[in-house]
Amino acid sequence: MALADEAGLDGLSMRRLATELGVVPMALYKHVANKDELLDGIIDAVVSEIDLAPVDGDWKPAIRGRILAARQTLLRHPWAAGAIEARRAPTPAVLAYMDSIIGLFRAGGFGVDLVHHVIHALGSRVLGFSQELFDDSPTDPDAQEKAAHAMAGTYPWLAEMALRVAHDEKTVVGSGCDDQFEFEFALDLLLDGFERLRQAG
Amino acid sequence: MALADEAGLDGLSMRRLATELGVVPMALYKHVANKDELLDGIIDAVVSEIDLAPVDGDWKPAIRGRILAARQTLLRHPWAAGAIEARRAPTPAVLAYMDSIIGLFRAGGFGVDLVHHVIHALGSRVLGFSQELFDDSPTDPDAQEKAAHAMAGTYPWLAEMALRVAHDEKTVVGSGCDDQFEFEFALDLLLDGFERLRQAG
DNA sequence: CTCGATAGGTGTACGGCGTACACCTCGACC
DNA sequence: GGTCGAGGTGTACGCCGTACACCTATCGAG
Repeated sequence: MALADEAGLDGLSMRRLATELGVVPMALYKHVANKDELLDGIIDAVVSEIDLAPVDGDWKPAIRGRILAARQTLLRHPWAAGAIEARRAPTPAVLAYMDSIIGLFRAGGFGVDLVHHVIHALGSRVLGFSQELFDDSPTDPDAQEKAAHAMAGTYPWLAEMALRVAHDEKTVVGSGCDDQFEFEFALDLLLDGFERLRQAG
Repeated sequence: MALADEAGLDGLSMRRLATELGVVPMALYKHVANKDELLDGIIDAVVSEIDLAPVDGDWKPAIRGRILAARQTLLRHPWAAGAIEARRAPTPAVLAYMDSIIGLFRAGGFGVDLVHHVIHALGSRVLGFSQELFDDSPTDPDAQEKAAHAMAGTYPWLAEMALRVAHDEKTVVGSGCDDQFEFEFALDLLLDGFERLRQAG
């Protein structure tokens, strides 16, 4: 039912999805009340793919692993992050996922209040995506370098950073603006902070 | 020009904005190429409101202050955060803001690479909004408590947390799910982490 | 074997959107 | 006075989500 999402990316829908299924648009409404419900459905389908198998051991690697697993799942469906952001009410699968994360924190000795703040601090990162302000799209480093030089006058610091990134990408592959690295960097920074708060009580 | 945004919230646009201005829709296209450009315009107008006056002293309070100032500005225009999220290319005012933040970090003794990672770690928080997964809309605590009890079976940990929040809201006002508190909590956690990394070199 | 209910597909239509294209109006300037 | 360009107008196209009425195939009860 909600598995035909892979073929068509989001942004195109309902009528489009209908023809994709060789059916008239209105036929879809025999299965879902409206488009939002359909989106909820496919979001749930994706989120349910995340492995929630119980783990034991330290809370930190457990949570780190689960969040990175969520990230892997969401990266397989690039449209999913955007779709989840847009929703205002969480779907059951998302609730189940959140519950499992909270459970891991609680089992790790975190108090209820601390978990609450910690979840807020993670924000959407808990689901494995971090909502970059602008996508550092994979343009070639040379073009990036040109652009950086161009804005060196107006935005000196930004240009300095952009130049460094472009340079890194040219010399050693993957050391530049590696989304996965940045994600883990931020995640570990937060987890370490949480650990200190936990110890402080 | 781009100041008529206050009256009409986003989600309603172009034709709607045109009638709001007592003009035919197509007239707008004499001033902007398309809707995206118009959105860029009003985003820039809002972001430009953020105070970028130079500050001196420690990097941490300086950056903290600037980010919280950005938050205040964006909170005045609730639609702005969503609009910025949706954009993929940064507008000039956003670039200028980012440049100022990066400048503060650099002046505070952060290396180029570290600043790069740190900016990623802040993500959209650098602009003062944190993209909650679902909006804990201001429903009254009693209803929230009922809902929490209802899902205690399916999502025990989530329910536990929800109950605590509902309880806090009933006893001491504002101590429950205070967005501003949560934002500063996460921000300080990150800033403290940055400080440790800076000292470690 | 008929009959009625029901699940699911169909066709038409409405109101809204962004915007391409051709046209008109009016003031400024030579 | 004639030209020109900035800015407003009107019509039209193709998209979207979906309300409503209709049709058809299936299946269990009588």
